[in-house]
Amino acid sequence: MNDLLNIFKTLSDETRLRIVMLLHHDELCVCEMSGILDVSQPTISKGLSKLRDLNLVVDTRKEKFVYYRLREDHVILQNIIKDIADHMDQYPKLKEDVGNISTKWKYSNTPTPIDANVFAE
Amino acid sequence: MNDLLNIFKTLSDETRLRIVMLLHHDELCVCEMSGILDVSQPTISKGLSKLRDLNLVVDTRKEKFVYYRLREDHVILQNIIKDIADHMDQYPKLKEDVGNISTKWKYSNTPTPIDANVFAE
DNA sequence: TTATCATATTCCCATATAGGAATATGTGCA
DNA sequence: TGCACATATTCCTATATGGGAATATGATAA
Repeated sequence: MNDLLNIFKTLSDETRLRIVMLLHHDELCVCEMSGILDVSQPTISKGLSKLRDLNLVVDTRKEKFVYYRLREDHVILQNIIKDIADHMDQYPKLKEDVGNISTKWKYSNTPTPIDANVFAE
Repeated sequence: MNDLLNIFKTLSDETRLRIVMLLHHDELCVCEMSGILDVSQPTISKGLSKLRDLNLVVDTRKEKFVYYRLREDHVILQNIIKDIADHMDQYPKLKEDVGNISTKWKYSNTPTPIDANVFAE
């Protein structure tokens, strides 16, 4: 039952929930997530670290960047994520986050450094 | 997004998760849940109180007993619960809890007081 | 090798929270 | 009215945890 409880505990934190929903749409590196969510790098990194400990994400280094993606072998988590995605209209912030993936970052091939986030206001 | 986070926070506590999974199968009163889960009455009551605050359960008084049941109007919660129920084999404790509903209590019509739980060993 | 950048980690603190023990509230019955 | 029982609440404490600031680690490029 602990894996279940851990999944819920993970998703009960706003930052981690937002990370998970981002990763549901794209493989992303730390600096991208930090920029998209407008959350500090250590906070993102710690969130991912917890997700990794629970085997919910996998990371791959590509050059200077470490890309994270969701593992797809936990049925219940997958279903939960899909449920949320299916009801995204109820969660504007999550929806906006996903929108910001392309708006802010995907026009270029390389991740944009955190402190070059000229879009923040 | 807060309702989502609250749902996950609720389910990340073992006692509350067990309560929710019990209520998925039956309408039950506090003393029954206390006996079935072998968890103290205040702990059950506090768990239910939190569930009520979040509008996840409804209570009805019948004589001396207050019966709780799950509300069925939160789609995502419903789906999550159904997912867990569909994978109950992975969660022996939750399965056992549900089994104990009938084994311990349902042979009689009236709830059995907490301290009359002669089945505990 | 050194500078730079991306990421991870550590330290610290404020805050949240679960549950035990005791007690209060509420209900029905004698 | 008073007792017995079911439930709710309060008080308390131990514990967990999220995030900021600073720093360490690791990789790349010049």
